[in-house]
Amino acid sequence: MPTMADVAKRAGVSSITVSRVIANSAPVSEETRKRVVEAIEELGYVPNVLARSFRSKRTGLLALVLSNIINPFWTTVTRGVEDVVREHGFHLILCNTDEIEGNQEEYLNMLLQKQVDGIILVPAKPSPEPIQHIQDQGTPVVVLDRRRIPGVEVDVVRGDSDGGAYQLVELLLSLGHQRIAMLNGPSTTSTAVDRLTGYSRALKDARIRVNPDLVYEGEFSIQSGYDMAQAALRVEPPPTAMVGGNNFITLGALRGIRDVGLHVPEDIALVGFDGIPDHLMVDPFFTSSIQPAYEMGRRAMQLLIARLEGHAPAEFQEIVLPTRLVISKSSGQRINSRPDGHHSSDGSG
Amino acid sequence: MPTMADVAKRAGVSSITVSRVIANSAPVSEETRKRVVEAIEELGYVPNVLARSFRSKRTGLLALVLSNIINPFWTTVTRGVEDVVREHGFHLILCNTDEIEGNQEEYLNMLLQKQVDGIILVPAKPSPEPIQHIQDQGTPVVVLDRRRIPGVEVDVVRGDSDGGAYQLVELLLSLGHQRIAMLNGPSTTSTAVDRLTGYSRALKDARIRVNPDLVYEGEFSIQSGYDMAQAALRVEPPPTAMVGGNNFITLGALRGIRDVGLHVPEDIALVGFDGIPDHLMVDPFFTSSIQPAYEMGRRAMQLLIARLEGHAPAEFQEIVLPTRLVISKSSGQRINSRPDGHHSSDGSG
DNA sequence: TACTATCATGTTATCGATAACATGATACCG
DNA sequence: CGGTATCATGTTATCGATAACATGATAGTA
Repeated sequence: MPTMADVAKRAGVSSITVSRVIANSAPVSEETRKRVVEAIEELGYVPNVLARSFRSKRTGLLALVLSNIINPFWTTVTRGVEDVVREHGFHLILCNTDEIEGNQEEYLNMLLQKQVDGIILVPAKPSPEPIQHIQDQGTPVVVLDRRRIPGVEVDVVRGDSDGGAYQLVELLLSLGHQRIAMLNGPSTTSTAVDRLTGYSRALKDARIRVNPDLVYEGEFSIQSGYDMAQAALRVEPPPTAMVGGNNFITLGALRGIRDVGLHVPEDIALVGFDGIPDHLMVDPFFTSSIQPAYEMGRRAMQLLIARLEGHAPAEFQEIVLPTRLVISKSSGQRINSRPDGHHSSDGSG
Repeated sequence: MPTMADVAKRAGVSSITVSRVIANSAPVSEETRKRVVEAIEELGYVPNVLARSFRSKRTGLLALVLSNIINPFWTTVTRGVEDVVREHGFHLILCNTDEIEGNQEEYLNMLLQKQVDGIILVPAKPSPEPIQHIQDQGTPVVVLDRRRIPGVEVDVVRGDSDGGAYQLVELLLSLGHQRIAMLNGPSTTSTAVDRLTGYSRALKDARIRVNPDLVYEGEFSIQSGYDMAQAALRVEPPPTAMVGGNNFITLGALRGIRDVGLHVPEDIALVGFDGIPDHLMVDPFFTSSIQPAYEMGRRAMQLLIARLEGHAPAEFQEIVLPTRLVISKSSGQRINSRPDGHHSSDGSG
């Protein structure tokens, strides 16, 4: 394996000149550049990235720390992140925390040790420490899918959970539902908090009191959705509609409902967030508020790279992308609990 | 940031002794070890991984090069890979080639430059060059999901595509189908070749001639599945059943069939490979031959790590994991094209 | 007892690039 | 025309660890 010194000797220049040609880090005369390039090609020289990283303290590695790639929402986000990473010649390290703080900490430590150039973090919990820990090392972070924590200066890219929830509940109200259960994720995630806020706001705007018996807090998992749905059905009188706090909760809720012999949407309406990507569905079924997953991934990574290359705005950004209401079967038709009719909302897709 | 030299000074030993304590690369007395560990903790010393990698030529990075993470089959494989990576304290770099040779080459070059410790490769094409290129650098490779190419010595982990296809066709035959179309992926992938082999073998065993008009070759994509299905339906007389070469082809075929006004399974039976993971499905629908995706990922990464740590068997392995036949709606009931009855196969799940 | 194996530790060189600083030459400017 | 800015290039030190080799001490063995 030839080294830079070999190239330098062959081109009749010093190593640093070769370095400058390769990294384009200082002006080099056209004549010299040509000789160096030739020498590189003749020798088949390949730079030693490790040596370079070691000396320059830049690794060309970026990391995406998220909950679980198995969820197609995150899969799509990942692909968006990856495409931008690639466009800029970086590499991506992928980490699944399963939303467990210990895993997250372990991963972050490993990533910082590896001296990754930047991190996109979907925080497991809303504590400032992990973010500050990263920033203390001088590593740029972008928080994805979670609201900014007060007192933490950081870039954020997220979907409009509040607005999305509002739209979903508004739709259910327009279909005549009044007893609407909320099967939510952990209140330690801002997404769950925002979705509850949107839910409550929509009810209040319709002058309906939020019934605490119909608000559940669980995990963002199929099992949890299943359990919460069945618990909600035991309330007297039971809800006529449910909102799942994410796609897995909604999927679990559907099973929970079916397992007690009820049907969606005939017996109960069910809506949620992010659903299952169209291309994976046999038939469109879920009425959902869809976050632009691919775009979220792209935007987050674009922001991160802009930050670490120094051409991002000085102030930290909070980019909130709108959700898209997609109406399908699971929300069902208008029911008769309210005599006067509203128009049903119009959703694309 | 304290360095090893700082720790050494504080513990009253030499740097190399500190290195030995950390890497456990040579015996150190209990007494010395304790002093070193204390010094490390007092100083909050964190090893510089870049310096270590640079000197030792080991990066702790492994790579997974696959076609497209968006496909839930690959998502699940990835999670299996990732879990093993993590258990061993390595990191994973993820690369999507979209099955384009140029992308693959670009990625492999970057990975080799980065001096990853090992690569799991789902080859875009069955050419020996990329694999040999990797091996020439002394980097271990495991080929995933593709058969070994003659003349290339490499570890392989794959599913039993041939057997899976045989089972699917056998099932269709037992349901009375005789005109069975095969909507396959590119014949440059061994998975497609093996699936065609299994398909042909099952037909031959039933003394049915393979009709070339019913065998299609396309891409492993939804669009391609759509197109092939519609082409197959234009054949006179049309097939009564179709086999999709992978999950995306099958999904596309379903749409292609529906868009000409036909129904699955009433008008035509449809089976395929890998389907959509249960947890993403509203209702079980596809009859599929399911490869153990998570397990394939795990096994491949276990083999890779065993190889690079030197405790893998000397001979290159070819691990072939069985598929699981899952019978659901899309294959339909017995039809009447054959008077004599066989029993329908029994499938789990 | 002499000799080899293993242990515990140290010294020195080195991996291959880039940072920091230096130098001479040319161009620009008031 | 002297002085500063920019260009083009070089010299040297250094990043922080580990490889390679060396050394003395102890233990086991023929």
